[in-house]
Amino acid sequence: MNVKDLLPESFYARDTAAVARELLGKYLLRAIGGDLITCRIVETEAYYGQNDAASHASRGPTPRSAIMFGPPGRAYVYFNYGVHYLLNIVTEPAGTAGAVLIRALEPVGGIEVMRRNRPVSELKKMTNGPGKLTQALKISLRENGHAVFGGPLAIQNVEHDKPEIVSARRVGISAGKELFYRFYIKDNLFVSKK
DNA sequence: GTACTGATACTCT
DNA sequence: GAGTATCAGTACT
Repeated sequence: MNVKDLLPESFYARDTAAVARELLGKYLLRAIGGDLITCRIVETEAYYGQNDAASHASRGPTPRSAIMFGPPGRAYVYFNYGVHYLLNIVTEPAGTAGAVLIRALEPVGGIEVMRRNRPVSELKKMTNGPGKLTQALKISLRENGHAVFGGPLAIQNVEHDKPEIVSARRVGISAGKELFYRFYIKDNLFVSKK
């Protein structure tokens, strides 16, 4: 992809919750064939390693979670509930586990392309959930391990966008519920859950 | 509008 | 063999 202002690898090599928070308002870019989809990131969750019971990395590296211990700025995609793919971005320096789950997006460009991938009655339902957005952006296991600073899946810096951020408990987990590791943009229509 | 349920296959124990 | 970082559909209020 030939786009300026992509966030560099060093952006992701930091504390996971800080990255999760700062990704809000940034643009997720997705190239499919000749088409480009642009979406604003409006909801994220932070997952750490050893001290985070809800994280796939909490019990050390496994074949699935090993990528969370690797270099930052990589996509970590996995299949969940036998039905959905979920998209994460690996954080922290190589050797330390961490990832940010992308939970919801606000469609900005390429909306007709998304409609082809995921026909919905209302635009609001297009990308307001982690399983929904991977369907709309055609993200699957093929994207697992891809860097997000120069491929067909990338994240663009947006300097002027400083949204008001709300933190909340994470969704859909059984352990680590007490931690406020979910972040979303206040009053945004596309956030999956208030 | 909210509440409940089934689908479905992969990962780790 | 159990559990799962979800969603869509149905049945209600």
